[in-house]
Amino acid sequence: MKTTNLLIPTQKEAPNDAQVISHQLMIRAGLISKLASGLYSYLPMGVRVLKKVEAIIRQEMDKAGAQEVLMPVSQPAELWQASGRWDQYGPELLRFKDRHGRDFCMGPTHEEVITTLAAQYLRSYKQLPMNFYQIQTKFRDEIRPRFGVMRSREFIMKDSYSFHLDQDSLQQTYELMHQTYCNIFDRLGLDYRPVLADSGSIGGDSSHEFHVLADSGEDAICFSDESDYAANIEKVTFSKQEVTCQAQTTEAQVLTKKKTSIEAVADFLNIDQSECIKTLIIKTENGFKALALRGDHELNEIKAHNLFGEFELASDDEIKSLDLKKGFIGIKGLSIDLIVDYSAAVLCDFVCGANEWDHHLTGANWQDVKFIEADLRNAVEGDASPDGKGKLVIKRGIEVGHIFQLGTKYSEAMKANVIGESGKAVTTTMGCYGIGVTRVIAAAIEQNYDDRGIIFPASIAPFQVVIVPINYNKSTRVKALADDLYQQCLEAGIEVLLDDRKERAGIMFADSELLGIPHRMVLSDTHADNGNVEYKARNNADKIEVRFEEALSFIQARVS
RNA sequence: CGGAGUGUAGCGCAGCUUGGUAGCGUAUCUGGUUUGGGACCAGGUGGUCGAAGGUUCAAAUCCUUUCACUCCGACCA
Repeated sequence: MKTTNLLIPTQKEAPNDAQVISHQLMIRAGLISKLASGLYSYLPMGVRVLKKVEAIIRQEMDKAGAQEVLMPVSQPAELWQASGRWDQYGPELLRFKDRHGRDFCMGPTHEEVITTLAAQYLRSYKQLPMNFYQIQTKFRDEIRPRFGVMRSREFIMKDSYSFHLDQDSLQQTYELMHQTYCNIFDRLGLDYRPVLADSGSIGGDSSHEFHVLADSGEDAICFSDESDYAANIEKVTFSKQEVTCQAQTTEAQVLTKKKTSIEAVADFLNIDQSECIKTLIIKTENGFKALALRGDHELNEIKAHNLFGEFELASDDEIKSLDLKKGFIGIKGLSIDLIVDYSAAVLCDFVCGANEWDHHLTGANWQDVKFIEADLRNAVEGDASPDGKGKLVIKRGIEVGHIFQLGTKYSEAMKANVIGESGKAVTTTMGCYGIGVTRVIAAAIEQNYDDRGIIFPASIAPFQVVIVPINYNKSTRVKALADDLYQQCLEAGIEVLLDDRKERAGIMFADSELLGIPHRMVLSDTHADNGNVEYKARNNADKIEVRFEEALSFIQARVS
């Protein structure tokens, strides 16, 4: 294609609401354009990248025996009511009524629809297993869209759903999808890791996330430094520990005026935060509970949710009503249940609130305190790996893929049964597998850029080669050579962009680099004098002169 | 949802305190000079200053309301 036929609105400056590098570069390179918060249009260059990513996903999914379908974006409420998610889902689910007043929603995912299809058409166990996928726009009304297409409200996702007669069959497909995802992310040229994950609101048992490693990632992932253990921080579990210390000091109440945070108390008493115990009060369906954690640890809300069901932190008024003093809540003399994190339960001679205004206890110990132990906290760097090998290292990741074993949650709700070998109806067992297509693009850019712009992995670049002729509109010789090379590339099936604009060299160079096209051929009168063309790779500063006659084969060798 | 901030030309911003007919850079258009790393000169196009209401002889500027966008937070008791 020729540049003058394309809309490539490159910009020198990024809009100042673009925080992360991928967002800035996608705007500056003219890949996307913002319509409203969390809604983006894909411009021609962006669409080319999108299509590349989709093509790789399609090829690998097809290879794995999955079949492509396409389901509606808008879905009737009845389906969601049947699965129970109409009420379960919060405001993230965009709901609306049609002209007859019937309830609909914009699909944030398609379990209900695909399971309805399965219920309609899957009759016999002989048809199983089957794996359906689609590449489709999803809508999630995010609390806070940000980072461009990384967390947008409308986005494109490849989602697939498999149906099985039994768990063994599901396990096989799950493993096949795991491998397929690795193949896809390998081909996309990304540095990624599969990690153990929580299955979240979709429900189900076994689950892995695929994370692209990047400092701007929104998730924390934990790795063992000695084994191949890898898990989302939410999913790292700890077990009960042995008490190894002995109480040595005597308990004392000290004045800690206005020191209401762990940090302030630790500073004030000149001790480490890990020597403190903090007490949180939560409100559950079964009343208020007190949770005790080590000062330097954080509550893991998913673990708490699993233990207590729906809960929220108690409000100031609720704390007051329990006769507790916010900022000075301790573990002694509580009138409500106390649940203590495993790692807090093994502390000796610690500091905690005194349950009196402006006072904390020092040298406190657990004797005489009634409590239950549980795993309540998030992992921190340096924790022992749960598999017993090595210590945990924490890195940031962008979640680009997620695979789940759903079990029968949806197939039961939507009555997706088949007749089994015995002639009786069997509820199918399901798996589900997603890839954030648009997020993959942002993640790829987060991992591949320099101060001049994007450095696209070859597999997803909008073009493989850009031809930059200098003085295309003045030098008939340069024009003839450029057109010739362009034709040769086209005939050879190479995706080539000819920059035929009447621009100065600097602008064309800058734009081609901003766009991240992997290979560049420069044609100029000076090179033509020697019968040469200049080649430069986007990811390498060296320029190479190539004989014009050999230019095509030179490029072919590099793009293949 | 809570807190903070910002809305002025496609993009980046100034002007607002102290009201007086709207500006800079960049982009864009025309002409010319340039031509291997975002050129230079000259001329031009483009904004109901987010919206509504109010105060005033006069509002981008002051007041009220509202909308949008962005950031931080929504475990540290």
